[in-house]
Amino acid sequence: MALVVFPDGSRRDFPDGVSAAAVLKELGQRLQKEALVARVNGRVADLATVLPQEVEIEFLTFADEEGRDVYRHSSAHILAQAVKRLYPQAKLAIGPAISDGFYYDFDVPAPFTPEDLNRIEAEMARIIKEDLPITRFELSREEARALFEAAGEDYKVEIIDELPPESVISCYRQGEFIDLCAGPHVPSTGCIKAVKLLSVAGAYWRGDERNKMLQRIYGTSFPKRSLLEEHLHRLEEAKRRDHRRLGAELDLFSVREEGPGLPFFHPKGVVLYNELVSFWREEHRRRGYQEIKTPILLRRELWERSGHWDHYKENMYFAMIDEQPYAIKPMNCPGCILLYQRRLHSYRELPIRIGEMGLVHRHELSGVLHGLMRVRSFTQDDAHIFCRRDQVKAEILAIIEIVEYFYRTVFGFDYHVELSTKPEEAMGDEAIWELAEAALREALDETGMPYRVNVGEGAFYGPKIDFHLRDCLGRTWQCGTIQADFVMPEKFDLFYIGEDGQRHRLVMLHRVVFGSLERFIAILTEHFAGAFPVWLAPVQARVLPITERHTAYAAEVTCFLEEAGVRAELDARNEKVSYKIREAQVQKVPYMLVVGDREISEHTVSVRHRAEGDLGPMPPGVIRDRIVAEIKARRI
RNA sequence: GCUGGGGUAGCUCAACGGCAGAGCAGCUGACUUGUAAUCAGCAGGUUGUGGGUUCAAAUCCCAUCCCCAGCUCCA
Repeated sequence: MALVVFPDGSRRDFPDGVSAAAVLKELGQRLQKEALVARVNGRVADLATVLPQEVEIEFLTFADEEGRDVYRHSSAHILAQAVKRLYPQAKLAIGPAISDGFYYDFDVPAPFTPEDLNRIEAEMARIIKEDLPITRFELSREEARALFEAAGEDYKVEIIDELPPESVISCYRQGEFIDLCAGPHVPSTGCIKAVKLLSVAGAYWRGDERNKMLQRIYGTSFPKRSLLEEHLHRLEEAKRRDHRRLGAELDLFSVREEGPGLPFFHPKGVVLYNELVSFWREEHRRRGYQEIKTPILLRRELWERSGHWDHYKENMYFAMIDEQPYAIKPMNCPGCILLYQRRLHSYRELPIRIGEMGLVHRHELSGVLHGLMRVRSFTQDDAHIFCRRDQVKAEILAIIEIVEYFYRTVFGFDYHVELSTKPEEAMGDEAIWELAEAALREALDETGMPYRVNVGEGAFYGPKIDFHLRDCLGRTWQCGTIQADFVMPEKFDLFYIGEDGQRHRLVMLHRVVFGSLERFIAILTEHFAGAFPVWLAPVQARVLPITERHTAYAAEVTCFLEEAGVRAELDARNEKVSYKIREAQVQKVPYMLVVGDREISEHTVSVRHRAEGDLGPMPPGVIRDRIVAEIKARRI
């Protein structure tokens, strides 16, 4: 007998050799219909899996993340099968589930066209209609090799050859199609209800640009047509939040052909920018930071000394001035270091925290430029902390606290953390890197926050903690970062005078909180869909006189607000109020103040909030106080 | 940088070898307006740029720039 334990703790006996599917038959109708795979003793497995003697089992549906991944993964197999039917010469690479769907990479002689996608989608529908059972079988490494070699599937053979010796090699079969795959999968192709192929793009084999470029087809699938429609609708909605679109609509910024990746900030965008900077200054002054400004252009020698010339040249811009080679700064650290070196520093001064709103220029590949998210000139809210070794951890913790305060408390963002370790091209010896990594890791562990390790993604001079935020489509962008640097202090011979009167090597921390003002503004715009919190809103209140005879009073109200520090505007155009309101709404102005005969005689304003609607009449002082309080509290 | 798609009025788009158009925005005038678009008129273009094919090119071909999606890379 097999003892089966369910998630609710209930237990039942089944005959030996019972499958998960057979157990499922004894359960509720709804679950039978929706179950895709089972979690068997913690491992996700096919429903056909034969259960061991004593087992904890849980059935997973599309509602579970793992169930969803399996569903999408099976969809990817159907995609591959369809492609093989239509293009037998196509070679299969990999086809995983991703957050909102799946993709499959193919090596084909000619790239797929959008019309090809339609044909493939139609073939997928046929495969789904055929309702082919999806079955697993295991085989030896030699058998697997022989199978895929005979089929001409070079990539699969490569994958097999690189599987660790102890691994079980499995394949999944559906009709005439067999794919090397660890699984699990849904029981049959008919389980997939609604599929849509979304796009084709080139993708390097194994993500390495030295390898062949394959054709990647992206798609998504859902158990119901309506869920797919909803998802596609959400994608459309997300596009309305796109900061590039809102940037133009709200007149915040633009990028022109005259300078790809070199953004122009418009007056309204600058208001936002300045608000962020003054908030940043306030918070950093409070936390013991000084602020400096260093040149954008410095002699090339400096960059040779810092290692940028050797490790970062490809990303830098250069200039000749009076026959001397110069470089435009891609980072602020060398400039800051020069200032640290201008005099001796006592151990009593440490840690020294020096901030800089530094405008840097980096030659990013043309294909990666993206609105304000990825540009070639941007302002980092940089700071460098010069400290003793025993101060490193406390300093890192203090920076993490600033990030948490900014991101979560002030802006209400959700974020995730990554630890990036030594890259291939790095300066400094192994021991120094281990020390630096340990410092970051210890601090992170102390906070208890979860983090992912990003192997080989660190800066060339040190490992880093990265803070990532999401855009409107769920893509993540690195914003904040903390880098522990034991290398630059060596390169530039940075020291302090200790209690003993001797020179001691110090440690340098590089850090940004916003990351870059540009990227942060982009994230901010998408997160709030352009309806910025009042303290950031370029226009905080717009006064709307009903007719010309109310303009004088409206101007008075506008002045009254401006005197209290509110960014108020008067809309004196000869238009109907409804027209002015619509415009103010479209511009996401938080407060609209309507004034007409009634307001003049009662000395009030009729207030409309962009989200709450008509708030009724109130004395100007009341709404002024409300707005001022909201600004002061930086309410979100 | 690579793969694919795309660039037509300030914006969104139509015309897809045969006279370059519409809506919104803009300007002018009328209307004096009460919580998401008043009406009428006017103006707006070397169809990204350069070359080619053709009697004729926005449309076909080549090159180039820029944009979009993805890959790679990064704040």
